[in-house]
Amino acid sequence: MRLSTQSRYGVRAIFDIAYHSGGLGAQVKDISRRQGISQRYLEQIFQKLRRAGIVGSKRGPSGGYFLSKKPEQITVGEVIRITEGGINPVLCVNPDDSAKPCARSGGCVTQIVWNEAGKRLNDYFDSVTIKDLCQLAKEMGMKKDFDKRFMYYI
Amino acid sequence: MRLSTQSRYGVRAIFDIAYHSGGLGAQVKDISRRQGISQRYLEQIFQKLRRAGIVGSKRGPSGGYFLSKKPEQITVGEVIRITEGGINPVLCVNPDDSAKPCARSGGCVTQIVWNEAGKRLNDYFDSVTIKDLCQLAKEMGMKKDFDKRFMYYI
DNA sequence: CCATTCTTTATAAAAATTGTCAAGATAGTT
DNA sequence: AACTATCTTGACAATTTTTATAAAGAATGG
Repeated sequence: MRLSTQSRYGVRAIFDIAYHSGGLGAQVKDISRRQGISQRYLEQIFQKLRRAGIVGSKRGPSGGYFLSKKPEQITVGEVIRITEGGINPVLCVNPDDSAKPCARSGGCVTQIVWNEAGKRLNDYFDSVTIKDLCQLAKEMGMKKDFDKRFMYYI
Repeated sequence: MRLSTQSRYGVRAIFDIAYHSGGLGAQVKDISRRQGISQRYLEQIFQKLRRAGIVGSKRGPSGGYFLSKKPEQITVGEVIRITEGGINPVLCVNPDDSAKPCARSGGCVTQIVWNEAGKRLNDYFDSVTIKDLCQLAKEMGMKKDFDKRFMYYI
């Protein structure tokens, strides 16, 4: 039972924007540096997030990605579903994926268990918002690393 | 977030013995046929289950695998942990796996979320026993397919 | 016009999963 | 003792998924 790297990175990226840039937007370059994630790989993940409408983007100098909703309106579950394509523990319980219907559907007791597990997982992930993560980070004393664009050099 | 095939097959195999053979033991050949799982692959999974002590084995004609505990004493969580090697959603929260320590451990807010999710999943899987599955199967009207060894040919 | 940044698509490397093969050990049967 | 059915073990191969990397393109701001 494992969460994909894209999901973990996706949640961290969204959190990073919310925490370090205060919703103003951040560049892939900086997020990459702060989170230690390959820039190219991060770009792929952001495309998914952008198409899903969870972030917006702006090209050119001083461009970047920004949250299109407030941190308290974005849940961890939402980000995971976008980057991972569902939180179901097994494919046969995913109603969307009719391409691979389980042969023993209807006579499969374990399916009921996987289904319930997926439901519980979804419920939990949906109960955690990005704002919650920011609050946690603050309590842990994580330093905010504001973007250099907002700094004045004396 | 997906459960590995070995875990799913493992749970189904244990359930199969409990349901169809009533704890008397069953052969890989029959379990393979009933569950539609490759015989060779199933053998691999049974080795894990045997080493973990959840099933016993007997070689030779009329040999096979049998549960070494009662169905109500075996939980789905137990089987999954054996076949999957832990239910933690991400590696960095697994205390055993110190080989890949997360660089930002201690300063990682998402880790807290993954940890809690894993805990909840474990709790749920531990709350479901093999006997529960058998009861479910009975309620669903699943036919029992007793081993031919116990049949009389007239 | 130019540098910077996102966009898109293709592709490659790595890892994990899934499955197969084959030789051997053990137990029961004849 | 010979024979057969079954588990045992380790090696290995195929497939899929994950995790990236590369490169050409488009938009933006200065």
